[in-house]
Amino acid sequence: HLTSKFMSLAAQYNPEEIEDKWYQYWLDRNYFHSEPDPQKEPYTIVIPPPNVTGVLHMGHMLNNTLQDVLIRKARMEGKEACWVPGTDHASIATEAKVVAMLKEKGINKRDIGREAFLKYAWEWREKYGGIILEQLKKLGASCDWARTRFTMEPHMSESVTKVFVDLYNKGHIYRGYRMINWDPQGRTGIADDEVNHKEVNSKLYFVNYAVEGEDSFVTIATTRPETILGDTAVCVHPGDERYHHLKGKRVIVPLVNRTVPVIEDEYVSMEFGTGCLKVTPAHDVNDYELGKKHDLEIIEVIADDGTMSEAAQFFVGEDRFVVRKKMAQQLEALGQLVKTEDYKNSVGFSERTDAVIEPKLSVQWFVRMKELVQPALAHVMDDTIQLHPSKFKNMYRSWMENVRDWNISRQLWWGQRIPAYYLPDDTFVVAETPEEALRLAQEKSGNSSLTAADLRQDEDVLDTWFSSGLWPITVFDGIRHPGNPDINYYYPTNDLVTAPEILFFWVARMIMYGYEYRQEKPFSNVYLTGIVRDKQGRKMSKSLGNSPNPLELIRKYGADGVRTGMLFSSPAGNDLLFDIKLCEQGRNFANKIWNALRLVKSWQVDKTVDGETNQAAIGWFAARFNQAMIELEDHFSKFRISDALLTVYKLLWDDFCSWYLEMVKPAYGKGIDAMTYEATLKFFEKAMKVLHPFMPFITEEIWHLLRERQEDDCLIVAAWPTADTSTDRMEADATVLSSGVTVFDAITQLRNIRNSRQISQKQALKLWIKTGTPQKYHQFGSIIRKMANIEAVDFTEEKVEGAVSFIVNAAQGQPDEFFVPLGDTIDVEEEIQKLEKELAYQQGFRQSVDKKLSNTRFVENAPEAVIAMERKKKADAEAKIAAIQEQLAALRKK
RNA sequence: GGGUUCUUAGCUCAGUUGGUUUAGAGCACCUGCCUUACAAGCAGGGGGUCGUAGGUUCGAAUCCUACAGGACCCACCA
Repeated sequence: HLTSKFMSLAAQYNPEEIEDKWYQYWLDRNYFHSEPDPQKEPYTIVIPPPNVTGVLHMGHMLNNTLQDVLIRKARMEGKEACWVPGTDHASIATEAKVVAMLKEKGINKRDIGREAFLKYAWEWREKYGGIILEQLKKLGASCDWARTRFTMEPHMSESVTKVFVDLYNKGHIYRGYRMINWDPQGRTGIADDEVNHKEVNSKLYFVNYAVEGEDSFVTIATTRPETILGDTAVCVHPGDERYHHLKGKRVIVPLVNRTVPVIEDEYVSMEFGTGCLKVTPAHDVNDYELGKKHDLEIIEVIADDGTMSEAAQFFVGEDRFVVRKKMAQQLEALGQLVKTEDYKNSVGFSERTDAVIEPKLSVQWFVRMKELVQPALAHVMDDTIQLHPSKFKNMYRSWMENVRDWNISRQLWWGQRIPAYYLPDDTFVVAETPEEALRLAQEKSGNSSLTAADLRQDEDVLDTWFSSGLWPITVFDGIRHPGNPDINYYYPTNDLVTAPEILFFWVARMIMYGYEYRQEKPFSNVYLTGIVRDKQGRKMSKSLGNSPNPLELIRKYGADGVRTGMLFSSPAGNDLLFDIKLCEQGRNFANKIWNALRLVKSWQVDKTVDGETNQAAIGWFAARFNQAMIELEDHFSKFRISDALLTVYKLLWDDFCSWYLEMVKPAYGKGIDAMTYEATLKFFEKAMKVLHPFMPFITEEIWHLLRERQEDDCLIVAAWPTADTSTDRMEADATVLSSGVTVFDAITQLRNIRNSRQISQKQALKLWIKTGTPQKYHQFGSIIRKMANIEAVDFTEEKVEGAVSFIVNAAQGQPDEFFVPLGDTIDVEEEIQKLEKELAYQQGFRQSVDKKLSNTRFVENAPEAVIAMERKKKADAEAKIAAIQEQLAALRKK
């Protein structure tokens, strides 16, 4: 009979075909697409564009679920919701992948040249570049796919070039000779954040340098003897008395026999090594600074590929690490190596090639940041742009206040090529197009016969962040066409969801560009997610193999299950310790709702049934729902998405399923009255609305199963329920809910009596209530009967002898006493023990309140309301104590 | 080394300007249930002296100081 009753709905929810069906339906009906509509308020999110080489990992899952929740809610609120998707060309990451791919084919990047390499790179991008976006669809991401962008598509590149030229013309971009992190294997400069520092076992070499014109030595300590060949000074601390005699003297660099000055600088630590430092300005950041300060000569002894250069004079063309050993041998042979010590130090490695980074002087392009960054600092500090959680404000500020010039050139091929063109005389012009460059070059040189062939474009490409920082503007083509309808309508965007580790690289730069090119913030809120870790707290990584395959998870638990699983425990800024059990919980939740649907759909409306007794339940749930809405909106307004989900979860599971449905559920074989049925459908629909942003698929499915609907009546675009926050409503809700609490407390205690005495669920009990206000049970009496399986509720003015009794907390007035006659089944000793425990608690509580109230300073200083509250607490406790004592006395008589 | 931040139940976290809290939630746990929506379930229950030590206050998880431990950011390690 079950099958007929519960139609064709399976007892267990199966997400697989349902999810694909609805995603396609939404796509077909174009619900994700947005066009500017002046009648509607825009709500915009731009996706943090994943690397074009990327495949979906757990971090993306969390990040994009959050964005989808926000965008779906906005869409239902009637806003013109636009979520712009896309991918980032990610120059160094992609280039590394393509290089690796070619290497497998036995092809070397340098052998085939720039053009051929880029052809491979584009092919690679065509083939794999869309994968990650396809994967997002499985998650339910409601992106406006028609607006999908790629940071290197023509108009985006054009915009980037335009910005470069503009910043250059405004004097914000310059070429500079700077020390950078050089990757000798990839033969490129890399950013500080692409350098991994690792502790390594190395050696500290103590080397004697002869003092010029004297028969004495000074000993220095170094971990890199190969750089001795490039030394141009020796430095001591000005306060170091051991070396005062060296003041103004010169020393002789071993092997090369160059005489170099002894300089003094407080930078040198007297404690380290011998307190005497050799200075190689060309191959160490600090030495370079010293060199600048003391006007030292710079000798580059290590070439781009990590071998010794001509300037080194010795070991030319040999690798720096080979030379390190050979130098030590040579010095030893010369008798200038005093000793070596084992030593641990941290060495920088290239994130991509794992080669040891060589600090190297190089001509690079830089953006002057100090001035550009000012509005970006100010408007985060004054909350024009809010960071969630706000603790990141401090981090942001310290970075922005100490911002250094930004090296934007990379010695790579895959990326936005720098639009600088060199003339034959090595001067250069900066221009948006080669034609413009030629014109400028002719003008500059005064040589009108100059041709395009005479110009040589800069070989370098721009740092990826230079272009991705423009993302919120360029996706709407706001650089080339600053007045176009899209940018005017959608910009500034609303919320940005991203990871804290790119707060500076990306977020700060978007803000900077936003004020520079739109005179306006790029977004109002930045929600910073945490890192997804495994349950032991380890970062998920390929090498550890501790990262689940997201698509596999979706297949197994449903996108809805995985989405909620991820959101259950991930407050903003906190790492998510991912456990598969979270997905199970999400899946179970979906199943719970599914079964609520099966229950409601099984009901038959019977016009002869009177729904009067359900009025209380309906009124109670309506009040409960409204309060949950208020809570929900509060959570959303503060970006507490996990809490928002939990509010909906509890509303549905506890309030709707465990209480409401059980209260109105007709007895087996009975019909339900039309009023209750309709009210229940309405509640269910409303609940599906607030759940939809979190679980889009199952809610849409249920939406269509609850009632017959028009084709365009989809939940994804249904109106978001509003919370009624009027004073009248709040007061009314409070009254309804507090009487509800009383009744639920009574039911729980009755169930407890049953449970603790092993009385079967099926055995109906009798109940007597001693109360001064029996009318308050008129509404809820039948509910108590139903929920606790009570056969009859009667009122009494006297105690009922031989019954188990308990006190029900009264919302107002005296507490009521409930009696359940159980005959022989009462264990008097046990009852006494229970009551004594309760008594002790109440007495302790009263005592703590008493202590406050008898403290004259409390009574004098505390606000009226607080004192009144304490007095009420005391009165309530005393009433309960009295009642318990009476019960105890009665029991002890036995 | 400099800075920021955190430490509340077994786990993950709430706890808004100090006072409706001898502290709440979800999960986990324990007990009993195949009760006619759901065992991916139902009902009930136990569990924390709020990192430690002081201080301010009538009153501290909440404010201050020190200490211990963790996290993150920045810089550096000749």
